[in-house]
Amino acid sequence: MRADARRNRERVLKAAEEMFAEQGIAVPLDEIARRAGVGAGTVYRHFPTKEALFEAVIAGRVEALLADTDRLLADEDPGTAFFHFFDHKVRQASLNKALSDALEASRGVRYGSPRTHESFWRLVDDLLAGAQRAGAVRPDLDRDDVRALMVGCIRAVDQVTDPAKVDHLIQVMTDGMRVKHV
Amino acid sequence: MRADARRNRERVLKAAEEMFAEQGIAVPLDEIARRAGVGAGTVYRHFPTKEALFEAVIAGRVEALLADTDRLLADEDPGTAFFHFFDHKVRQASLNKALSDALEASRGVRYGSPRTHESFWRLVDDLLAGAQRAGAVRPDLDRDDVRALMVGCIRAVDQVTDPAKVDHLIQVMTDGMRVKHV
DNA sequence: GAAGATACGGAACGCGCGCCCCGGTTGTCA
DNA sequence: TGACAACCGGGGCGCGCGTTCCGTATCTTC
Repeated sequence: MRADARRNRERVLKAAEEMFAEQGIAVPLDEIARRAGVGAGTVYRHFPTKEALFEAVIAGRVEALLADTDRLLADEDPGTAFFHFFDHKVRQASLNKALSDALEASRGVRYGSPRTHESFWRLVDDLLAGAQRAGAVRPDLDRDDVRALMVGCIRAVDQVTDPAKVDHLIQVMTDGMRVKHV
Repeated sequence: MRADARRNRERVLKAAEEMFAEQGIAVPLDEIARRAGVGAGTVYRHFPTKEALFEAVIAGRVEALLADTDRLLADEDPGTAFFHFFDHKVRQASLNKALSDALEASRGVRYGSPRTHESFWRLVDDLLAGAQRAGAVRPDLDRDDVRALMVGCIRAVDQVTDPAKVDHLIQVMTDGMRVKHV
């Protein structure tokens, strides 16, 4: 692979990451190319289709989340770990339209690359099971419920701008997932 | 107004209601025209723009909801009334992509016609205030929070198909809005 | 430093959709 | 029933965007 080709590939990925984050998958490919300082043709030489580029970006972001999370979870009890993860994911997605678009579309389709998809959902399963065993999360929730609630929470948070409101909404939504001590 | 013009106007509205419900605002206008059995020009003679047609449809649906709700609320305590309304609205919107699109976009813009917009949000205010006075809904929620949570709940419900799951998700989300008796 | 392979840019194409226009048709009223 | 106004259909325009193509520039290798 020629040196300039590799350099351009990097530039395209970086520009795509930024623009997808700001505007979601709806951003025109020409703008990504322009931001990267290359022509549209160059983008297509490195990624066969716009969706492939999007998927590559998502895979990178999910890997970053997984790395963060591993670090985050070492020393927390299962309940806190689960809710930290949920909170973290919602905030990440609300700052990054690419991630919310991808998660919303992820019913039935891959979330990033096959590897990140697998890792991500296994992590959700593990966190959920732990939190449920610890009595922190209601036992009648499964992975799909958590996915749906994540999407819902992200979309709710999208509706407000005030950071205090964001905290508040996440609080309300996660409260519904806790077991009730009446 | 000529008789055939009025008839066509009705047909267009009916077709638009059906197609917007099924596919949201994204449905091409030509398809609405085809379903109505008229040409695209005819649609534009009755509604100056696609958005105006959409708004007219939404206004109709919101009026229907308001009528339903008035009947529903006469004999219920304020807490039940609020949660019935929330549940009803979420289910209505999840069956009708037009309504969820409109509600999601309603931050800062009209929800249907000026009149339905006003009536709808006044109803939300009244129900919310009543339920909070009765101690059924946490006092730190306002109209905007409720709007955001409605949108979130609708999007969460969109993610599943099983009706039992739908009930379950609405349950979880509304639980978070109740006051906690610990 | 020349030749060949590789990569580049951006013009061009196809497509879908909102919206406009005009030749023909249909309803209305005397 | 005739004449005029109102209305109709659908072809066409403009635009945005994903994708492709090809003449040109750049890198690599000997």
